[in-house]
Amino acid sequence: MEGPPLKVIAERLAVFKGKKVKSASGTAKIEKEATIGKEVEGVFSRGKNLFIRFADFSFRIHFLMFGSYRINEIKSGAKARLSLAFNDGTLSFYNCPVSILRNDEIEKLYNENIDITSEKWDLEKVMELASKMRNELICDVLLDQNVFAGVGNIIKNEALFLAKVHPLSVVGKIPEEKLKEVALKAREFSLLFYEAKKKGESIDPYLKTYGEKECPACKGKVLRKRTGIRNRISFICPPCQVLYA
DNA sequence: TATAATGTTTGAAC
DNA sequence: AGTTCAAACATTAT
Repeated sequence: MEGPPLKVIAERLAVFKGKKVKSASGTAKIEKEATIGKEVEGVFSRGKNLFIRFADFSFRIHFLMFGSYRINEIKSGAKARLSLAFNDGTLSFYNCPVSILRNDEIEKLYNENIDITSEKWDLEKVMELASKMRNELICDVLLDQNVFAGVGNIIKNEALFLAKVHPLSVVGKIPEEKLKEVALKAREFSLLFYEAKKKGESIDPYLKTYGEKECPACKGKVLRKRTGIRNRISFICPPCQVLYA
């Protein structure tokens, strides 16, 4: 799950703020019991991570590809990784790694300035980090959670298409202004993604290249190819996307 | 029925 | 000893 839809989930789960944990269960091998009797002080996302914050530590939950949650409901045929019971409801998470982190560690590890969904997202900071990765491919840097936190394969592909940059471009060969445009398009599409999900809409109608066979600009055939160190699918329109190599 | 896909972490192998 | 890479995890649509 990419950052924007996760942020929408975090905002929905904020209804649990102020509630005290009555009991905690689940298959995650962590000290769940430490939260019993404690009050949820906040629910928020940073990149692709979801946090349920207590006074001095938080649950960190990552949905990966297939994570899900339920409120006041049990998902049939699945054991919850983490289930929190409150006086007036329950919250359960499935198919997701859950860990516990001290709150000061979270601030150290997950900087809001690079979170593509954050109000505090900072283009200058992102450019500084991205520019350092001169020898890497742009398709890899966009998926690097320490540079573009919350960007996943959908946002990666859409940003590159919107900026007209080929995914196999080498970062150091991309003109600075162009690199900035890639970052800004990733940001722009992420906000669109967020707004769509917030309204309960699918992102599909907004996709220009992800999953498409035909380029909406030149009507040419979109190439589908695994790229980069993570070997993720890239959708490429060679005539429209410039290869800086 | 097999495959692929909105991913990350871990630990074996080199 | 540092780096690389496959495995593990697990759901659902096609």
